[in-house]
Amino acid sequence: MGGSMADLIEAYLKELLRDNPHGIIEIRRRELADQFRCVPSQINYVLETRFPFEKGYLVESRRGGGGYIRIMRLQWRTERDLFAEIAELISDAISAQRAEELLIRLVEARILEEREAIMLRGLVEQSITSIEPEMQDRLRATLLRNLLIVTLRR
Amino acid sequence: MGGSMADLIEAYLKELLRDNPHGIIEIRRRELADQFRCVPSQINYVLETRFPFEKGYLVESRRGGGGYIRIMRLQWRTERDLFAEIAELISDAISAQRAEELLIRLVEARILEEREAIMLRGLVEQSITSIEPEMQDRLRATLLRNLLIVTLRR
DNA sequence: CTGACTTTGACCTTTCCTGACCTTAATTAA
DNA sequence: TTAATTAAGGTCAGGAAAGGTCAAAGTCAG
Repeated sequence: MGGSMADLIEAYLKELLRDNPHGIIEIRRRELADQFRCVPSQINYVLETRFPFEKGYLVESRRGGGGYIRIMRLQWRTERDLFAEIAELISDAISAQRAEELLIRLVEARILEEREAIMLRGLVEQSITSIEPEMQDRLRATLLRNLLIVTLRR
Repeated sequence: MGGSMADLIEAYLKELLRDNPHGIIEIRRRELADQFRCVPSQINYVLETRFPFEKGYLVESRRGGGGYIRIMRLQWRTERDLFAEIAELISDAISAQRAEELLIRLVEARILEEREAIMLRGLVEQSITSIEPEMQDRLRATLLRNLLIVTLRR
């Protein structure tokens, strides 16, 4: 928490996020960079290091004229490090059994509805059946992670 | 929505389409261009990027005096049409963009719920990114097909 | 001094906007 | 009835306007 440029930009963006009732903001990379007198790629650095999924944020963007960067704060943070924990549990591969356990936990924690969990399980297992077995755990992890990202968003 | 001119024109046309019970509208290119203070070819750009067949639109036009541009939103008439077209659109490989377009279309056609679409969209947009690039389009096709089968069977 | 974090800049990709030039259809003049 | 004119819309390439990536250089606590 020094006075580094990255810290300043981070603080500024988080203030904007707090001020926005939906926890969603849109910025122009170039503008923000000018505002802080830094190079545009510095903004990317801040986004990567301060607003990653594990910390409860989603970032999407569009290039070209009228481009933008949209930062969303994920809600449902009943547990402070919920997202970090999910990310850690899933990592880059996860067995069917561990995935099942995770889903049960999420339901018990009332983070997922029962039928949402059922749907997620069905989607994931169905999707990976035709994939080579060696790939399945990795694909399951990717699928589950992304499903959870989008499900827990907003 | 960046508020680029293309976005504005797109929104305007889609509103017209929604207001029209048959999902068919006719415009004058020159007129529309004047209305938005842009060059006429900008209209073509919007039509190509926002209303292509893959996204469920048909555009036809006529030159010369009394010329026009007609935009139609396509609808699936039967379930058979739906699955046939899904199968065709997906085939054994599908790009991220095509997949996204298909999902948007399914939502617009009210075949998928918004919540379901969000979940599936998360998959097709992001899940594949950690897989080797050469495999992505094929894997995406497999995934999407299975996901849709599971989801649409209810 | 070293390793982690930060900052910068060169180069890349995507998306958008414009203008010059082309094609087609309807209308009018000969 | 033709031929010329006028009134549409179509194409394409180039430039501009974003944002993305990556690696090298800088900084700083320990």
